[in-house]
Amino acid sequence: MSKGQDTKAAILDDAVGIASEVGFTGLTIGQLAERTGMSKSGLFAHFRSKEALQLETLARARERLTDVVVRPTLATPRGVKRVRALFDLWLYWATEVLEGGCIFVTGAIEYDDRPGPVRDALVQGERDWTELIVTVAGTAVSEGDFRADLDTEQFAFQVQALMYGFHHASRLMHDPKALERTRVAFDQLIAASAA
Amino acid sequence: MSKGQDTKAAILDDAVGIASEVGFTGLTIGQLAERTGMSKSGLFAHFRSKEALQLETLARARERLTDVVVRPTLATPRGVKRVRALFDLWLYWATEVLEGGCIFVTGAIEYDDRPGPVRDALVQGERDWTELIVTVAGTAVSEGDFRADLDTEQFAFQVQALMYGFHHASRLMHDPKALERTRVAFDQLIAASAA
DNA sequence: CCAAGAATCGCACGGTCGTGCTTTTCAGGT
DNA sequence: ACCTGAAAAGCACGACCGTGCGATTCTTGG
Repeated sequence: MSKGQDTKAAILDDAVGIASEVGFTGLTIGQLAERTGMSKSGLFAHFRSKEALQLETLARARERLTDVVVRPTLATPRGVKRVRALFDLWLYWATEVLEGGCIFVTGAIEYDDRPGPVRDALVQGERDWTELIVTVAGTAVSEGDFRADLDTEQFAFQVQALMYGFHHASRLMHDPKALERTRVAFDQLIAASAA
Repeated sequence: MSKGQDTKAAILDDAVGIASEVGFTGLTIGQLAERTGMSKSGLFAHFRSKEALQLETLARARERLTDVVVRPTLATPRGVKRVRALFDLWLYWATEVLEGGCIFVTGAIEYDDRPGPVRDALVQGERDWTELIVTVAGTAVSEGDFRADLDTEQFAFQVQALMYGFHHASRLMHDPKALERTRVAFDQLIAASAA
């Protein structure tokens, strides 16, 4: 990897961290430059606009999610085990990986009323994410762990709701019971879906 | 009401609308002045700082929530009916009242990593909100609609998760099934809590 | 080791931000 | 109808924003 691509990658890693805390709008070029120890213009030259920076930051975050959550999930045995793995790995991702919690939760709220390419990318990413949950739940159906007539999309919706609920209880409220409550609700959902 | 308090109230109503769309940070004095047809300095004189504006906007939003959701809820008969009323009224609040959806969802995410008075106020408001759900669920217990051993705080947690899930599916994803999915999950939660 | 090109910096721009100060306009009581 | 105090506007400030450009410093292939 050339020097340029190297520093660009480092910049993006920092950008993901910042954006998870203050959002993609709050991610400012000046602050990012300060954090990486570069000049504003030197940094800016890597991206041709702020929007491009936001888009690339988003893409980098997706890569990280894939590494930390998606691939490990798909390496577990099909069925309810994989469903649990997905959930547990996401909880790990949302608490331990980034300084500001799940960056997609932040981004989703930030851009729900702001049309444009960043929003579009966010939506596409969320679509993929939902699809992953649906697919993984599908393996639990076909393995006989879940009811054959389970509405996997409804299941995915409820799992996502729990993710948001956890983010809220843990990040804003600092509720020490957030994790426990989330797990109880998740187990209840699993039980209600079981064959 | 004097002229000053009158226009201040009007400003705050506009501010609540803007903040629900772009957040409390995105709520800028210049844009707010333009929207209300005032000069920046004329508007600013009503608040002595941006933070005060944010705080008062938050308080105004709470008042609106009380008018639209809390009071009507408490006017319904105790029990599961009231639980359903609370949920339905919130759905109405989150879809029909403000241009940008529930302002507290936006604010909660925005300030989960930003310490300060605004965050503190947000947290206090959310505490009250959770307590309301717990209390209302308590009436369903004491009326015999819900199991006597129901963990009402767990119930409240799951209801809030659904609210966040709905906000996400409806606002960002524009999922036409968002409402239906939310209702299905809510009914399931009610059923699991029934006596 | 040197030249070519990539990477980075210094500096400046127009714009908007939050915030003050001074002045002008307006509303309400007498 | 006037006086007074409140309300709003005008204007300016320093800071930071995203963005360009020209100069400088590094990396790297030959």
